[in-house]
Amino acid sequence: MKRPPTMKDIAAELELSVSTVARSLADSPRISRETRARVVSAAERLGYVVDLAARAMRSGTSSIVGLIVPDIRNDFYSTAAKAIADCCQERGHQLVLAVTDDDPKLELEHLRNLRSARALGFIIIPSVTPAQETLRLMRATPHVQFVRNCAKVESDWFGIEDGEAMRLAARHLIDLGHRRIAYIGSTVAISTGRDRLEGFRRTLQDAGIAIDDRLVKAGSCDTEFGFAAMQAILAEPQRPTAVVTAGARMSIGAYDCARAAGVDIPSELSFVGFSDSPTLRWCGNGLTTIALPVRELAMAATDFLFRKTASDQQSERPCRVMLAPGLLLRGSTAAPRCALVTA
Amino acid sequence: MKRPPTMKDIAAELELSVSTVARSLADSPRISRETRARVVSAAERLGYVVDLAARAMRSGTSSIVGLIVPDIRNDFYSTAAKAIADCCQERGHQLVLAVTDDDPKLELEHLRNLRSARALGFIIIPSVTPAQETLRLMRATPHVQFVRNCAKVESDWFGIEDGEAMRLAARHLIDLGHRRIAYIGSTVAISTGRDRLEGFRRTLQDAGIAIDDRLVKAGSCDTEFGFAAMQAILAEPQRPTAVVTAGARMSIGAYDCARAAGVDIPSELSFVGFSDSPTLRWCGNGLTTIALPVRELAMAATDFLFRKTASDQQSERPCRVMLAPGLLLRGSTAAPRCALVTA
DNA sequence: ATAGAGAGCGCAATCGATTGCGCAATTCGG
DNA sequence: CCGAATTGCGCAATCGATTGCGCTCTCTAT
Repeated sequence: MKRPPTMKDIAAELELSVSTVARSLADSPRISRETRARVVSAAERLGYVVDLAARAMRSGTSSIVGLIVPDIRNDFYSTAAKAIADCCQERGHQLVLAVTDDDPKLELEHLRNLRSARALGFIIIPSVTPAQETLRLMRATPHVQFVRNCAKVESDWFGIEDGEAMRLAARHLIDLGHRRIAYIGSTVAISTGRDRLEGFRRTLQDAGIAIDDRLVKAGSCDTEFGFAAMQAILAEPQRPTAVVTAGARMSIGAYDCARAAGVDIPSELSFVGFSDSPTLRWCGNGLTTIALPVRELAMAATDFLFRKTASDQQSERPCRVMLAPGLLLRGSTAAPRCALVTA
Repeated sequence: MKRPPTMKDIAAELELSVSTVARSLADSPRISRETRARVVSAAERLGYVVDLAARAMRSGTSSIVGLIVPDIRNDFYSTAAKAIADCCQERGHQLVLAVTDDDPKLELEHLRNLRSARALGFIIIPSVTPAQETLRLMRATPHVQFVRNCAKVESDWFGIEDGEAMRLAARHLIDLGHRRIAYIGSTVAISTGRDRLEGFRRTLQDAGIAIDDRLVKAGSCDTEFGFAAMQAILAEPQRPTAVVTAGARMSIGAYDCARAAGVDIPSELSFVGFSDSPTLRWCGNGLTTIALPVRELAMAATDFLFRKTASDQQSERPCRVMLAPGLLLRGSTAAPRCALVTA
């Protein structure tokens, strides 16, 4: 409750001016060793800490970094958050967590807040349909787009090779002998949704497999959609022998649905999940899934943001970093019971 | 890059004084409707937002709320974080996320940072062994202890009825006919660890079941410990027929170990997990687990913190809120193969 | 008609850290 | 021994929002 001591208090204690205290603490040259030592020791003794608000006011920008995510309970984002938090901690920045639930209104509000706080910059997983003002605010503040890319703002983007992820999944199933493969992914309104579906399509085409559009479901990226999509797929007269999912939450929903419907995995249906988390290892016989280099990507993005805000020079063209996903082979995929291997 | 407009800019635009602008925006009485309207519209037009740093400086405290957690990837904590973030968003506070990894040094550093930021208050899951200065800083700032309770600081505490959680788990197993029940929990150095073990012990005693101390493992609360503890338990000459776990991470580790060792759950071993997450539903035949009212608890804690910081009156005695856990019955528990039901 | 009430708004100080400028003391070169 | 260079430190302004105080001007009541 009693306010923390300020430089003024230190100055009074040592009968020095505030400027001298400031310069001592800032390790400025024009201060004698002796004075500096006295100041430092007094600061420690009194329990002095800089007032970040005051510093932010002077410098015009705070040391706050924003993280704008749609869902912190998602293992993918919480892993990223951890990595980003680590980076911020190392460099003495505060990490402000903003959860949007993919709601453009909340997203905008959080962006306004960060602007109010004079945030140094932010890392954002853009919502599906950002508001106009959101775009304006993004352009006005240093930031990095994470995973998803909103093309309406030309900015640096750290993502996953989404097409490659789906190629891995589809290729794996094709190699096992599957020919009738369903796809459950997020809306093509998001960059990741587009790229993933594209990767899936191309892989099947390259393998000379026709795509049954009734088995391709792209919608919102939540658990409910995954569940509904799987339900629709299972209701098809001619069921697929395999499913790839292209989103963590919908992957869980789809898996839930299949299990609840009593579908045996993998004998009746091979299932490729998306993103990994510790518990997925023991879903049934283990979930074959796409593993993403989340931590590496998040750290790269954060480092980049710091470097960008540190150098006042505007970067020439937007940076674009894509990391490669991997495929974790576990027990949810197998050869189809009646393999239609024609080759 | 161009600085956001300030009250001064608005004042200049309308040829008013800064004070009038401030009062208009603050909805102060002594301002005519007309002036207020002009100011508000100009503010909107220019895209004005308060400078939180400046406001914090004047008021002596920022609108920042800290959240200090050991692990944001843990579903329990990320669920809490979501609830807390929602509360903060509603009231226009910024949520600063600080992850400690249960490291007292990091914990202290984060606490110092929050002090630097003149945080309004914070919600903390205290680490196992907080540093002396951590305790001092806690006493100096409004805060709420969440789930874990560090008795060295007398403060408000929002927790789970830990003893009751273990009673539910143990009672369930006993009712199924188990008599040889192992326990894997966190160190008794933490309040939760203590209370949980206590609840377990008492329930077995009340049922007249002797406790084999070789089957009681209490250690660090990470996945690795859970794994090791299960390994030790499985190595016992006389294996237990059931295990209860008392911590989310160690629960996963223990489950991993059992599955990896080829133990059939539940026929060879009944397993009660701790804390729930969407994917746990499909671990094997589903994981019977203790479900915690995380969101409710987190919201209650946050609300309380806000009420506390709003009223300048010091609360008389520390508040202590405990919510009751539940038991989610799924497929990982069953009657033991050779039930030694004596009754 | 005029004092008193109140409404509407401006002046200036404040919060704490930072920094350009300037003053004084010391040291150096010649 | 003197001007110049260097070192060590203080003054004062600045960042933007907030607020107590006080100055006008209008309106009302006596």
